[in-house]
Amino acid sequence: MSSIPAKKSLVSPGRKPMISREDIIAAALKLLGPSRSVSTLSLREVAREAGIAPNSFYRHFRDMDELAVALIDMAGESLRQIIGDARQRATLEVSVVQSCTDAFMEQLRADDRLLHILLREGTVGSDAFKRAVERQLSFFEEELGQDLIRLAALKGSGLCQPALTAKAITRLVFTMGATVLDLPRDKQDELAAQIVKMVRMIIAGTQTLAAIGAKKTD
Amino acid sequence: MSSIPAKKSLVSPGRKPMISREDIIAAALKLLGPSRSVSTLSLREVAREAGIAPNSFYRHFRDMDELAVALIDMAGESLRQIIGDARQRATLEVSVVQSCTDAFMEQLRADDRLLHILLREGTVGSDAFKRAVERQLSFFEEELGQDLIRLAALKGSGLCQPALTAKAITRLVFTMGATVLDLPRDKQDELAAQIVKMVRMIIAGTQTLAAIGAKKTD
DNA sequence: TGTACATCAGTGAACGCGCGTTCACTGATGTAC
DNA sequence: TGTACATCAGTGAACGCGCGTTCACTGATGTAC
Repeated sequence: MSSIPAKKSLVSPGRKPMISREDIIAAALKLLGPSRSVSTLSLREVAREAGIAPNSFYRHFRDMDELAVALIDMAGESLRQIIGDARQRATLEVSVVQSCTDAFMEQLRADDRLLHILLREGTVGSDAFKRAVERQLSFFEEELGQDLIRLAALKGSGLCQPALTAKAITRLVFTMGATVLDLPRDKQDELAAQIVKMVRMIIAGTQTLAAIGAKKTD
Repeated sequence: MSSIPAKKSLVSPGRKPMISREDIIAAALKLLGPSRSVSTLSLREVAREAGIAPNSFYRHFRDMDELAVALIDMAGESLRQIIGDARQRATLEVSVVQSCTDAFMEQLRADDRLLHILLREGTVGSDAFKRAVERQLSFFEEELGQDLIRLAALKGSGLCQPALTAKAITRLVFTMGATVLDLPRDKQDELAAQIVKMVRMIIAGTQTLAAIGAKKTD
């Protein structure tokens, strides 16, 4: 788990064994929670949690922004992995969308700290910060768009502007997800159910609009 | 405009004339912008902008949280007013939804600082902070839900779960609106158009699902 | 195998800064007699 | 109308704090000869 090599653990007292970027990232993650967002973390706080002197932080990251972007990228990759797995598990009975939404909700309930980052930090922080979140979100939209196209081809249902539909679904799910985090456990399920319904609504909408569009061009 | 009574302006030098809550709110608004959110403002900063000593702030607000909540409430009321006006202007030709969306977009483009607050601060800040934003959003959902019901009755179109539909539209428009703020002028129109289409998609979806539901209960 | 040396991740101390908050104050305003 | 007094929004100075960042350092590790 820890990346501290055991063979090097004999160091002079008062001196920490070598610490890696990953250890600092782990420390930052430990500090995050429902009431702490990445943008409120201080360098000293993270260093303290990691068990290093504040200035040692600079050996691994230029500044907190760089750490934050690293966290955001990790969070995006992690969630894409999870959603990707869910996509694979989708069958003809269980739609891709349903499967992915379920996976997302499950992760949400698991209180995954990486997920918190993606959900919360989209609108605050430095420009680099916002851009990193936007980038991850656009990856999701891209992949979801492909799913929708495949899905429509498979079912023979229409599809109006897959990219736009994917964007609407992604953004809506992420905002709603963010509000779930603040809710007490017992209300989370309720909101999760709402999110699923909202996604269905959007998909029904894109199909209907596609049908109308097709009729008009007849 | 200013609430400083002119008749009382003769005060001893080095002493500010009486200042009101509104003056402090105005100072806070002045400091906000695309890269400054309410939650990053400091008490001293606001006091400086208002031209008072830091400790004078306490004569008007318990702390920054109280100011923030006041700002959020103002922002919500202001936008509801604007949307309410748009609702009145809606005709049979221009739908309520179109009219309201247009009004929202116009306000967005006008770079209204109160609107910034509502769009940005939903996911960060103290609990009181988040609760205040949630409350304002729920007001919108409520009113929009009523609109949707009236609209459906008027047009005879179906409507599946008006409250849920209103929530989806509100949340989606607000998140998308938040991303608009960071965009350069020339890309804002594009995104604004996307938002309108997304709303149409949701409305089409709720109508379709209502139709399906009605068919099933036949 | 031993020695000299470069590298580099760690260190403690210190810096100046802006912050929220407190204190005892002051003096203009409004009220009671 | 004048005087005494309470009120209260303003004040400057000071506090202790955590912050980001810098500095010159140290000593373990790996490499060259």
